[in-house]
Amino acid sequence: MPFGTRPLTPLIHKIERFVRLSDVERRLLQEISEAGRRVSPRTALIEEGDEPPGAFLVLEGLAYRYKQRASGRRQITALLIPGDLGNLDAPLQSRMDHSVGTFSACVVVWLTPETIRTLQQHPNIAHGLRMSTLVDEATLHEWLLNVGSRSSLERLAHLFCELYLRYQTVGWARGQSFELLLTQSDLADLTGMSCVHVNRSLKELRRRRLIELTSRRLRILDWAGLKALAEFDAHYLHLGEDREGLASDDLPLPLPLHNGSGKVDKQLDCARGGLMLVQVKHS
Amino acid sequence: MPFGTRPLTPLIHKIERFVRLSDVERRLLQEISEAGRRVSPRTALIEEGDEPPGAFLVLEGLAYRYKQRASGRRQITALLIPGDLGNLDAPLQSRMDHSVGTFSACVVVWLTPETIRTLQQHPNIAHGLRMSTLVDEATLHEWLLNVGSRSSLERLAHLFCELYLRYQTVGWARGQSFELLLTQSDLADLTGMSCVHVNRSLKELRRRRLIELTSRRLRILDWAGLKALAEFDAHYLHLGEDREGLASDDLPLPLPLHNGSGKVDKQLDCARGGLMLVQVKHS
DNA sequence: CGTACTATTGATAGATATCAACGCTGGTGG
DNA sequence: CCACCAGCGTTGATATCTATCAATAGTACG
Repeated sequence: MPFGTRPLTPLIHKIERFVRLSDVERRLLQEISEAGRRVSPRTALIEEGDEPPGAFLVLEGLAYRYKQRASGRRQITALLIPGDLGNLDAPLQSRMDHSVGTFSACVVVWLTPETIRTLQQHPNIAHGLRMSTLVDEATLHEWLLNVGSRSSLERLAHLFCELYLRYQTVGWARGQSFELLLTQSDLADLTGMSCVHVNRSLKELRRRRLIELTSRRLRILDWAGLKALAEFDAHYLHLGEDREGLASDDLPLPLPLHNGSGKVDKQLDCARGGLMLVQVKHS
Repeated sequence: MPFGTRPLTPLIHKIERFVRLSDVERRLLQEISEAGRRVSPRTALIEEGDEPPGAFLVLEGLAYRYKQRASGRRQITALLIPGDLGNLDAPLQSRMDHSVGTFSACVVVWLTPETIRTLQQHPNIAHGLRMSTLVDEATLHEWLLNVGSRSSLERLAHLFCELYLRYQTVGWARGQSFELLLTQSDLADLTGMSCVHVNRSLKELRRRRLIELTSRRLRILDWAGLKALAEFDAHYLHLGEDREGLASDDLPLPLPLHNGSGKVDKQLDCARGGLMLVQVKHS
């Protein structure tokens, strides 16, 4: 496939947050990630009511799950960043009860039921996938809390905290910033507010010097402040034991992934310095 | 255990919505349901941060999952009615990221990891449990949509539609009504509104002759109207093929559960006829 | 018969949506 | 290459919704 010197698939990074993989398993995941297909931005991948076309894996870009109301108003129920999976239990369902679409250009792998079965036969992968599902569910709980009980400012702050950490984990953060592939209208559909109000809330977040947001790049100016405003507790993301030790109000620095070797891998420099991912060796 | 002539455990009813169980499997589930323990109303079952004490099954009463904020404000993220399970993947998690408590007096069974493993070894049960998890997740999506994008009136209407159908499915509805074991303040925490506003919204629902709510009993006066107001589509509850055929704006009648024998069981008459369930203790 | 929780109501303040207008930008076709 | 167009961001004015505060009445229960 056409993506130059191939970076380690984000799926491996993700799963190795939870479990140690064997070489065979790692190779399997890597192979699966070869079949990525480009998808245009703002495209529907799956529509509500469809028969589930199988599971999928996002390798690049930003996708999302959403539900649409008769009025046209939509609620976004999940953001899918590189390494995230969708519809793992597609074979169990006869109809999709929500839609999936892309925000940006994406690279997506479709997984057949057989592929999924194969994956499930590897105990560590199976375990990792279940953990990943758990995190998705925990995130849903957190979002419900967010939308149901936080003010508009808090909601945005919380979303940004979550997104920043998630991007950082897969190496798509650059220093204290990341590319926000969402319009204000998208943010509105994520947080259950109107887009005019999103605009004003962003203005307020900027005024308080918590964030900077210009030309699609969100820079976190005051991590402690943003976190405090959002009452953000990263535990639900299960970012790994390493990370737990972080003092709760420091700006989180990219930390070694759990690669078992004890040495910091290149991933880090990448997240910190802004270089692209390079193949990383685990032993 | 102390519950007289024993009705079929709601878990069997629930799982047989999805799959046909063998006699052995049915007996296993029935046995598991013998170990019910009474829990007082308004009691914490599990607190956020705890080590997960294993999975549990609600046999009677109403329990709920929730998250609490520093301010004391809480968001309820799920309601657990008879037949509902919680924490099936407890063994995978080291800390609870939310709390669980009871609204009413409940009868709850705690399931050890070994019990869960045993259950998983029966293919139909395993399948049924996965389906049940899927429904829980779909419900979470629906709630996020509810809280994020519906008006206060619509939110309550939607909640009532869901609850009514769920209660009906497990035989706890009585004609067009069911016992609402929630205070207005609980409803507020469910829907993300203030309790004063819940009060006023209920008033409005009554004024429109959609519902009647007196002394804990919620009667649906105009199912079609309530459903329309809430844009309620029951599909996400996966109530079973039988039910799908229902004309979408009729008042749903209790239908035979798929128990394989072809004959309607007692549980049903109960729901249909308006007699109260026998040997049930409320406090 | 208190006591505590729950439900109800009114008055008010605050938050957020809606409507409308305008400038900017990037892309597209002539 | 330029003119145009569509989508996005921004702002102001206004209406609506919802929370908050406070007081009262009803209800359950010991």
